[in-house]
Amino acid sequence: MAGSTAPRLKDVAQAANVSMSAASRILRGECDRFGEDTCERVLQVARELGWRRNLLVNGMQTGRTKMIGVMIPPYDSFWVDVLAGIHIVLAAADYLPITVWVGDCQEIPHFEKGDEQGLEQISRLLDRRVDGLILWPSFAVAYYSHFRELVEQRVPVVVIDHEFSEDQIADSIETDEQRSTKAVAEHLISLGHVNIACFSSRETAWQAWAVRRRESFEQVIKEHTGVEVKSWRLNQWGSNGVEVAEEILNQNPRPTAVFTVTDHEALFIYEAAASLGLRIPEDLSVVGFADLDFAAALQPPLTTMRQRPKEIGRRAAQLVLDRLDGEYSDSSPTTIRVGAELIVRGSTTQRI
Amino acid sequence: MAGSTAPRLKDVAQAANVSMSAASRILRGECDRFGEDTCERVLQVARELGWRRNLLVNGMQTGRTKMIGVMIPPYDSFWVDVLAGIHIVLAAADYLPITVWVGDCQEIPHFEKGDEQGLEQISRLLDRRVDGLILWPSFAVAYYSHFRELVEQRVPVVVIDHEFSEDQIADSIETDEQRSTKAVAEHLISLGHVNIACFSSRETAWQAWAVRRRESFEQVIKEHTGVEVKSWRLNQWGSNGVEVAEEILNQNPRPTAVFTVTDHEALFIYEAAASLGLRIPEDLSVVGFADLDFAAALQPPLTTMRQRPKEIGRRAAQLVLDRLDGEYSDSSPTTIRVGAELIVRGSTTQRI
DNA sequence: CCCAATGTTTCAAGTAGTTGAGCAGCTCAT
DNA sequence: ATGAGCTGCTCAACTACTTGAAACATTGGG
Repeated sequence: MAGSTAPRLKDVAQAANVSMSAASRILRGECDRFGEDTCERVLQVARELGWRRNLLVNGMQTGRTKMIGVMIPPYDSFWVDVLAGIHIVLAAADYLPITVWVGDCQEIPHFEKGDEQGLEQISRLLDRRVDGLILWPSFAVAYYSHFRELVEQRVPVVVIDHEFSEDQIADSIETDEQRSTKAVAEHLISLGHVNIACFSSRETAWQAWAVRRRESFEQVIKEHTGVEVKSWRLNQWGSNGVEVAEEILNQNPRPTAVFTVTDHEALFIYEAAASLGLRIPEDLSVVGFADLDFAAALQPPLTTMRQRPKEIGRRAAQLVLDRLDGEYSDSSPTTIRVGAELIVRGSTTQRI
Repeated sequence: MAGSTAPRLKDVAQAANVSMSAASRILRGECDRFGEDTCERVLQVARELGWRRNLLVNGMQTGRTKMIGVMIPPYDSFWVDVLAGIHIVLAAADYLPITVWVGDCQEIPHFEKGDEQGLEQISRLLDRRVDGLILWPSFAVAYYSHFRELVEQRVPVVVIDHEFSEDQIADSIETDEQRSTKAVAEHLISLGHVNIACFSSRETAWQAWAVRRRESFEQVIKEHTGVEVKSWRLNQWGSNGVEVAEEILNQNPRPTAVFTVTDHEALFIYEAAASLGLRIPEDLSVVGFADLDFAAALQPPLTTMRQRPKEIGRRAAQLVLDRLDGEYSDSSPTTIRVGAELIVRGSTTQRI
């Protein structure tokens, strides 16, 4: 038995005493065109030999590999959930997602380390002729020029969290930043806060969502008279979280509420507050964004906007599938905005 | 331009005025067999047309797709790190990992839901002719019988965290449970604890590691006179975490230390302790296992065994690659045991 | 001027399967 | 008797590319 390779259709056909075309047709389900005994025989033999369809060949012939490339690092629970949504929808359609990312996904700066590496990863996907791509902005921006090639070759591309401002050439899906930040702002204002800080992420070119989120928040706040916002952000490498948090909390007068553009930055605020002896929420209200897995377990539990990562993933996958089905193959790129929900927990309270 | 498909080798060959075989050879690097101008011309044309190698065809011809199937859910930071290790090693070897899992990876019972679904996922991988498989026990047990088929077809299989007790037919890689639990036990004993509880996971058929970890811990404790262990475990669905934790803490006499087989169970102990008004570590020492991402952020920070998930992933991937290279193609299956390190944090202290 | 040696390029047969067209052989109505 | 229509099956061309062997062209030596 040693070294036997996978059984081929030829083997099945020979063993069942039919032509390859007959075997092929029967195994693909065209049973009614053949005699009942022939069908039975072929199916039986195929089962015995352990034959299985070869999607490589199918892919070569039809130009459809039933594989979708996904460039998303499982960086935190948000992205893991996005991946879960993608997997569920694609699996149901007999498609296979292939996930790649650059470098070490746990260290943020790494996955922007070199567009070259990212391009290499994309190439590894395209070399295997994936039918479509789902990308996270980190990569999307750098490969903007390559999108044209993909679009021309009718490889659908869906980008998560990064609407192209210029001429949009790929579908995009993102959290509804306007409505979300409005909910955060109104929550804080209703609690009586008038001196609010906004703690943004690094806002690199890859983080268009962070810019949109901060700007949108500032915008909403400015529409309310008597309320002030001041914004901070991480440095380029995201390495000075606690320092920025301490700087925010050392302002005079100290803001009574902080909105952080993700739950990650909220952790820095918690740490800085603890080291400065400030109590949350008595001295300081904190609102995060994302509702990551650790948000509810913090002391106090973090008030945050719950995004819908699984839905984002599901809709991204569905969008790719629809484009492949030619559903609206010629309609121009769309942007889908997914809602979010304010989860009020113990980290926000009335300004005292 | 609309609808143009990916450029084929034929297109390149025609445009460069050479045969397909010439183009093929030049593009695969056999430049020296051809005239310098011809080489230049072919490479130039290929670049202009945007030609890229077609690994589908390569896979068909050589029987090697350079894809490795991975059946691991990104359930928590441990598994995400395992995946990261796998990705890094495989990417470096120009292999592509394809990750699949069953159902909704965030809800534990789900990914044991139906061996049928798991088999379907494996099939989706084998249909695409992956060169090897890396599996997590959850799936491995159910497909034990199918392993033979794979072994016979020389598809290397590496299993993580589940050594087959019977006749071992697949390579296996796991955390060194004996040495790890010994370190935990000695830590607690050195702190003077003599009444220790062990909080295990569900110990279903898929969780051989949990059984080994608990038994190993009990064993080490029993070698010390004057020290007692009693063990608990979650119910079949893992839904009664806090209840079990409260039961443990309501014992009379109450254990002064609890070892939980993963950090997840430690969360239940924290919650139960808070609701019973017990202070950690003054009233109760807690040791977890895994050093998941939230462990250090808990209040107090959790003492835990830091596993080396990235190394586990790396070695699993390397093992598959070595088997494919025929390194020790005929040597019998091995079991690799990876060490772990005790990280002492604030959740353990001297028994008072 | 012819043969050999070398350099450059092509032929053709694979890889594993799919699919439109077509061909036997049979029944049945005309 | 014969053509139509049917069932049951096969032929051959096609997918994109690789590769061992062979062919063509050029140059140098005898």
